[in-house]
Amino acid sequence: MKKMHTAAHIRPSPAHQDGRPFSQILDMLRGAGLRPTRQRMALAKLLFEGGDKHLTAEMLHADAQAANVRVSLATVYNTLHQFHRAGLLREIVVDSQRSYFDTNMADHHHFYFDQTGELADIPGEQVEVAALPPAPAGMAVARIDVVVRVRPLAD
Amino acid sequence: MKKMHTAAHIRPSPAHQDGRPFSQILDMLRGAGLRPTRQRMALAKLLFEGGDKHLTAEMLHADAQAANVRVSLATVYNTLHQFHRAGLLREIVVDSQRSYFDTNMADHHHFYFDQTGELADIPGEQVEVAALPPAPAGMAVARIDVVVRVRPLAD
DNA sequence: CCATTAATTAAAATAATTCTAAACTTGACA
DNA sequence: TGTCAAGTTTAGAATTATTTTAATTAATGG
Repeated sequence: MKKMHTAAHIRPSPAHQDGRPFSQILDMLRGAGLRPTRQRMALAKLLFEGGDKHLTAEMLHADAQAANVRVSLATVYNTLHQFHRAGLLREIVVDSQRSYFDTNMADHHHFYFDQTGELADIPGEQVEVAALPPAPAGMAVARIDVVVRVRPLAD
Repeated sequence: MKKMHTAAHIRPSPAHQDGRPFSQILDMLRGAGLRPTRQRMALAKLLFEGGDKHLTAEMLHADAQAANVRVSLATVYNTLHQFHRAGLLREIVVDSQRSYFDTNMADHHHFYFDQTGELADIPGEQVEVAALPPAPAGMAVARIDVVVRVRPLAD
């Protein structure tokens, strides 16, 4: 029987970025019960060092190539899903045909720029969803997603 | 005998379903500037006669087959997109990999059942989004989507 | 170091959707 | 009514994002 780790939410903080560059990412992976392999370490660093990001698998793969990290696209997909399951990433659905992963796990919502396909965070406290109906019988609310679709002003 | 309606958003109402079954769908297509072809008429009837529906292209194609309407999947896709562009349908993105079209154009939001992939309407007045931040500079809010993801209660 | 088990990968497979180009309808009008 | 141009439909090929397969490689515990 395999030990099930639940999400530990160890996440690197910018404050330590140059102090011990590896240990935080390492702890994060260990906390999630994932072996700290070369590719997972590298992808985690690309994802979590630096500010919040909204990335697709293809985008992360491109980032990896650009950083001279040789990792297959299949591994990028695997890793994104594992991190998601471990509670380190949130998946955002705004575009059928493309999955975005958000490194910002705080309570927040999104602006979506239809023409460019880009996403921008809206801090949780800037949106208030008042007056929700009760969840259907036997169901629990897992999450509420608010997507504000914007486009350039017509002139 | 010609009925020249100019209103763009003529939609059949259940009250007339058996009275003049064709004329409303016909007016709707004419109003949208689409030729009332056999396949568009049939698909429009499947979509708009009867209550509000949430359908994927595959689902509508299956409905058509079941109703003995011979129409290709490509035409179902074309038609759904044309109806969407004409403002007769709304597209809902809740599942990357699958596009839903909603025949309910009234202001409303959705429950999404993760396990089954089903959608349920939440009437507009039952959700209130208070306190939105201003749209980014040069942008206008096109739409606000609220998706309440629910799953069976854990026990 | 060894064995076990997990992770990585290239390549093939899948699924949803879009494109292509040919064949057909439709609407207008002579 | 017959003709024609423009709009539609379609089968099938192409595309895109993602998943699976099966074989190889790497990590961990002892």
